[in-house]
Amino acid sequence: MGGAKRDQILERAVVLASVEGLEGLTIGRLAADLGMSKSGLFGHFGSKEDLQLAAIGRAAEIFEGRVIAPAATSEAGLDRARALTENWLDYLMNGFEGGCFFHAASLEFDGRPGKVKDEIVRLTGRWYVVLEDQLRRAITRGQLPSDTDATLLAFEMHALLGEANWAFRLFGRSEALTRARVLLNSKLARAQGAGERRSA
Amino acid sequence: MGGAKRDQILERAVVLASVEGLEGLTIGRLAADLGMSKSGLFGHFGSKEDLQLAAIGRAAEIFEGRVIAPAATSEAGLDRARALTENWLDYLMNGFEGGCFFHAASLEFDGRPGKVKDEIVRLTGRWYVVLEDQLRRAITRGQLPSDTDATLLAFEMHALLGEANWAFRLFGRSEALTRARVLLNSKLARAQGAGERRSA
DNA sequence: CCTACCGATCGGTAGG
DNA sequence: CCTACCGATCGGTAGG
Repeated sequence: MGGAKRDQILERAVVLASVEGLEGLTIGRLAADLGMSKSGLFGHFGSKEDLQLAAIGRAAEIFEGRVIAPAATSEAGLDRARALTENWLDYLMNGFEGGCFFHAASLEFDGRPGKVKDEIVRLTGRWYVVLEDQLRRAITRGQLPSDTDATLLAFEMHALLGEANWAFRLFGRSEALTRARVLLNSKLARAQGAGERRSA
Repeated sequence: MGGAKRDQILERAVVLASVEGLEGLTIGRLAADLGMSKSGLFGHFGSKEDLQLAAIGRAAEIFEGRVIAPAATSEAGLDRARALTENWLDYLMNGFEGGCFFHAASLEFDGRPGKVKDEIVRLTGRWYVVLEDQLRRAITRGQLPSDTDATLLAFEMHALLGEANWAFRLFGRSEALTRARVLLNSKLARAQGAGERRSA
């Protein structure tokens, strides 16, 4: 339930949070940034926690629009799994100023129980399942060997994406993205190759 | 340099920072926690930034003592690389309350230029090199195939450790540690197996 | 949406 | 190492 002004606030909030952290995002700073009063901004949300939850919701929409939705044009299974990781690496380069919103937020809030952490856990878990699902479909369709452990493969692939974000943000060199891309491709190609040899 | 009181403060600071973040670590909270006055505590450091830097230094000592030093008893090369990752996973389970200090701190400070970030970059980079060095030695000694890309392998292994920390902290299930262990072992065993076949 | 304000806490200082 | 304090900023409220 919205209003254009609220959306405008959230747009800025997501960027700020990705740079300064979700807790470091302050109402005063955000209001000043948007040229409005603290209480004027505050009226759109009931509390700081609500603002944080709304920012998370907006970040999830962006992630959905940049990573998940575009992959729907690729065929379900191996192709879509590839598209998901490619989209994710693109979104890393051209997404938020502060790198992956959810990666930073999850490490920030893992020690702070509450609604904010719960929401981060829920949304992050969902993304994990989306990726894993496509790997399972790839197995069902014979694009990956039938004895592939989809959970382990998703763990590995997610690990490479996380490492790319971490290294790119910390060391500022885009080599990390290239390395992740190379490893993801060789991993899927090797798994696929094994599948094809077996079914031949 | 030092004093027992200062060490005692830092011991607590490192734990608090691993849970609440290095910026969320406040002088007042830390002082209250230790039953002393803010200014009394502050006297041991010139500024909050100095406190943060000192906490990072202490965290590095702990990391050194728990992960790197014990691996020195393993033979240089593949065995020591294995020991390093095993020690790291142990330290994750039984280390700080808040998971890996450096993983959290690096994602917290990647968007905040300054001395604190520089120090995190320097120490994290050093750990990376320690791991990569042992992989290179393993190649030199013929324990890994001569065409192994040590940089890529270190990237992959570090990715798995990071993912284990992330998933364990966020979802609270220790399966993540098991998964990382399984993948690390199979990765090194496969690389080693290829090396042995080739040299046979 | 604003001004004006609340109590609490921040990093930091004066003075002892 | 303490008490006592500084100005700034925090999340949030009153009242319009």
